[in-house]
Amino acid sequence: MTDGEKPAEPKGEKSLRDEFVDRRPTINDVARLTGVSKKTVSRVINKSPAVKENTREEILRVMHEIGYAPDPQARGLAFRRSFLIGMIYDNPNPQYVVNMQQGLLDGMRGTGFELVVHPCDRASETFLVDVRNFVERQKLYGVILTPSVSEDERVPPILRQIGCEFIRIASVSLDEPEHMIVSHDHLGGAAAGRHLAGLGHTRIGFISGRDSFRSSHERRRGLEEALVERGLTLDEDLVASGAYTFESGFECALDLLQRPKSPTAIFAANDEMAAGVLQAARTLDIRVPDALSVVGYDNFQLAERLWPRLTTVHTPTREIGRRASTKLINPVPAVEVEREDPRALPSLVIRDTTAPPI
Amino acid sequence: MTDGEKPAEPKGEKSLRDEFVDRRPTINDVARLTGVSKKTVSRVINKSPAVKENTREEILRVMHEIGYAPDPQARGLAFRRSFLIGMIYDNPNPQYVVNMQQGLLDGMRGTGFELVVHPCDRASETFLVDVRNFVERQKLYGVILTPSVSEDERVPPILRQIGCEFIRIASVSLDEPEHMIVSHDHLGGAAAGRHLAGLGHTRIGFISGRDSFRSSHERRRGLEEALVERGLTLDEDLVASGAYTFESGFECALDLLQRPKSPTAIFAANDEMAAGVLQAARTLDIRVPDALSVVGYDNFQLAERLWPRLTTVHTPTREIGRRASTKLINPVPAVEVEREDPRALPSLVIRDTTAPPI
DNA sequence: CTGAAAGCGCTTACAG
DNA sequence: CTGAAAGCGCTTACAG
Repeated sequence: MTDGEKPAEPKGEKSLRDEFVDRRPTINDVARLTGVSKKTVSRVINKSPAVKENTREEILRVMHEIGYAPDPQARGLAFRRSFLIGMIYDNPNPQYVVNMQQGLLDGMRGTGFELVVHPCDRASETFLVDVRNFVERQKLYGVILTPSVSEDERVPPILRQIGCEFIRIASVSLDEPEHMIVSHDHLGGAAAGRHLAGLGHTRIGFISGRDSFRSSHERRRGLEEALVERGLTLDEDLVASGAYTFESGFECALDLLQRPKSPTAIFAANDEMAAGVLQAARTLDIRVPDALSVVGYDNFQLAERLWPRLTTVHTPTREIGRRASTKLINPVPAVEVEREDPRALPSLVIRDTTAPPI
Repeated sequence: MTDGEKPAEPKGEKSLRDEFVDRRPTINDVARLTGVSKKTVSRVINKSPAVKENTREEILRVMHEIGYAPDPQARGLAFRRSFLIGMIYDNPNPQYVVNMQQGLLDGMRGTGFELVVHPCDRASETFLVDVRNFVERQKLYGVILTPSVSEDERVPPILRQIGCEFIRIASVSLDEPEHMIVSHDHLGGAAAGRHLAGLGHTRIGFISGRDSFRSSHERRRGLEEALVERGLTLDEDLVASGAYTFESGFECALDLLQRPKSPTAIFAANDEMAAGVLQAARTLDIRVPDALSVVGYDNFQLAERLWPRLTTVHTPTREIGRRASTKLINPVPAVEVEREDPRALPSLVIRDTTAPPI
């Protein structure tokens, strides 16, 4: 079982691979072929330092040669924990979901973990039972929660009780840092506000998302901060309650634009609603951006498909996802302070729906 | 262990549940509490008919009472096959991906299977190895392939060799019926063609998707069939090669609309490209639908957000997904002929981008 | 119709 | 630094 064997028994190596054409090699095969116990092979798999360097190398060589990969199912059974990561979500926007999935997968690539998707409905009576069953039955290694389920305070206690790792993605911190990835939406709201105020707008309208969504509050908070910087305040008469949908954006804009003192600019709390604002403006024959400036939030593909192309706030959803799964798999020691990387922060993208007021 | 026990030992039942607060019940618990061997419990789990009705009922009662659910991991290890279904895809459209996932999950609800998502890149050198490793390592129960990976003839032989079930979703049949869900895109293309020809258009342009996508060919084929019905033919001078992207739709339309004999209507092979056509028309100051009719394909949300709202062909992606996972889990006996349900067929949705030619 | 034994491919104490 | 035994929670032959 030394290096000398390679040139000595070329035929032996051939048949070695042949043995595994219709059967995958197991830990026992590796142990047998390398002359150690399976426990030692297990140590190598689990990167235990308590293995002599020579032995480890030889074992790795054999593993590579016969194309061995440990069976996640068997490992999971013994570990009492699978190598599956669940994404639990209720965000209805397809672009958000897909970007987030891609990001989570980015952070999981090469780790041996797989992503199991699990949409849910917070309003359902069986919601909590469903989540619990999902996590418990699959013995999930961990779970990623995205807005707005991530904001539901009933879920974390259950996960803690079951002993399931979790990361909550939200616009603002809601939990201990080791359980959070924060998107800082108020910064995006402030960027939108500064842009509009900077163009000279003073009557700036706001269309919110549903009240139960933290992101909507954060985006509004940012807007208000920016206005205050300019000595302005958000006029309650220029605020409308939307629901993050295209239709609600349309209705709210129709409403706002027909009020006695209508806004010269509207900040819609997401792109879907901003698209509705554009439709409403057309319906009322109000030209954008000449007579009305519009800013959205998300910077999904839709923003570039609209006409005029939408000025909006970019959220690095995929990057946030990547961080979330990375953090779930490799918990950051509490000592290490996470620095805010600008790549994970929202940023304004100026296109064609904003201009100075007439 | 009869019905009499319930009122007789309420305390016994209480402590029974208490036993499983920090530990999930296993097959052994069910066997012990019900006084049979675990093999018999296993028979009930696997719906074997060889269990006396009384015994089965009693076992089911106990299972329900203590909240027993078999461990998919342990079951998978013994079965040499997991309860995971993989979705392998490379369609870049988020809406398609999400709708398909929802459909697949619809068909899996209540079955105990979970969905593992696996985007891929057919152009990658390691593509086939990646797919094989994914399926083999996770011992996937089965795999769903969506366009355009579903059209790759290198994949099915690998899956067959590994012994992994699979369903290919495509616009046209490419395999034995038990492995296919067909979306019949030529029917959608024909509907688009009939609509435009019916409005009186004779110079109808077509923007294709990438040549390697079957759906683009099928949609074109349908268009041509419809034109022939009206005694028309598709003029090669009015055809442009797109790539299913917004940008390619824009470029192709710019090209087509500036040719000497430009079309009065354009059928773009998907909504993304149709959105590009609308932008191009605006750029050239061509009014839609007055001077140019436009039809897309997909009926994704985008179609309603555009202005004018896009006439397009609806594809029941979610329904197709539901059928695919249902078929994967419950293979249809070869004898049963599948009838084409209209709910799974494409259908025209007329909105505001089509009108008679001037 | 039912069960005792062995096994799926790993890991966890426990030794040495 | 290394290993023999027992176990994770199920199922598959094989009996009866």
